[in-house]
Amino acid sequence: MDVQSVLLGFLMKKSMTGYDLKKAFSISFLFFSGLSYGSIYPALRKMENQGMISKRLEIQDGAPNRKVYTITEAGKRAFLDSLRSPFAFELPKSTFLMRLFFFAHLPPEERRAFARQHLDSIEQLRAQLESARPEVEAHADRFQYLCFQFGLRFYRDMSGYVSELIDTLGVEEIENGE
Amino acid sequence: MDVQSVLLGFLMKKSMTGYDLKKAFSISFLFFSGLSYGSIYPALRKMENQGMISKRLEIQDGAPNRKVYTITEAGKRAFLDSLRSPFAFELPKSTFLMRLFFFAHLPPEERRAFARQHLDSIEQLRAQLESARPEVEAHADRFQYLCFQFGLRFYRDMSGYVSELIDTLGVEEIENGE
DNA sequence: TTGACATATATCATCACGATATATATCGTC
DNA sequence: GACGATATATATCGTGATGATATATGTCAA
Repeated sequence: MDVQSVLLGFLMKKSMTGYDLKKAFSISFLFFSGLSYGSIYPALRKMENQGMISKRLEIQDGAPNRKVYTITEAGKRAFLDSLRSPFAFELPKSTFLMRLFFFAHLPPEERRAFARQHLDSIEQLRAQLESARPEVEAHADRFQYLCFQFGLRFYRDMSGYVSELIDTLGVEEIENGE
Repeated sequence: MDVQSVLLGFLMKKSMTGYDLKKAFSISFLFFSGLSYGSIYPALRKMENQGMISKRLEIQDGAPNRKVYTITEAGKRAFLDSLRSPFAFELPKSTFLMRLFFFAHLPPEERRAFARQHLDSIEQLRAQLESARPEVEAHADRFQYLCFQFGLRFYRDMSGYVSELIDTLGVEEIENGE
């Protein structure tokens, strides 16, 4: 599932502009990483050249003209193919774990401060995600709702890991008489 | 924590070649995403130009010559700075969730097949990680061991999520009389 | 002896990201 | 009414990560 397939997936439902696609993605995957215009517009141009989508120019008064993209039959086939393409589990990457890996180079109080800061950002994102629940319940199909629940659980568990880490860091300092 | 900082982190412990660094990273972060030569060699060249590391050529008989990199005082300062630099939580990205998001376009049996396949790859990675425990226990400091435990928990929880998803998919099919 | 695997370096095309630029409209507020 | 923030909408640019590939040689087992 690359950028192209995701865009096609949204276009399966309705025709949209690049701007609309960015918004749709941000709302649907607010708990996961975003999609920038630097990826969207080049992908749209490429897919148009490949005949997967067609463009309709909507002249607007005052506001910038809209370029509304519609998925073609070839695009639909490409989307379904990519949805069925062999699936490789992707190893996640975590900047926090990279820092933890080198924690020995930091004094104890800085270690704890970092862990607390990390917990704060997780909790903040979790609250943000939780507050989006009504909108998700209103618009998502049952699989999209499952995605949302995945996200919530992920943040809940991450929060748990880091809380325990903070406890561990505290105990080690007491043991060392700090 | 970008590629440069991670490489500096490993070089804090001992001098190494690009090849050694790739191996060290793969072993330490076997549960998280890798680092390719296409990132390592350009980063080493750049850091050498910036005076963060110094190079020593070791002529070898037969085998390719080794370029052994050693961290400089400037490099140590840069590493500690980056370890303390403001920390932004990075949103993870999951190809599996992207597929799940569009599951409505697939027939039920393909949905289940994908979920099972995903569970298999997670379990496989988990087993692989578990089998590395002795080596980790032998070589890692306590923070690096915490990283390892983070990894194990992550895979354990992921496995739980996907197992439940498979159950959910099964129940829905029974409800629909499939 | 043949093929797989380990050592070791390096580059290349592709492409995602984040920042920035350019315009206009709207909406609240001081 | 002026001002600033936010929304609509397109697009490009530099930086840099990824994965594949190229190039050599040595070793070890089938």
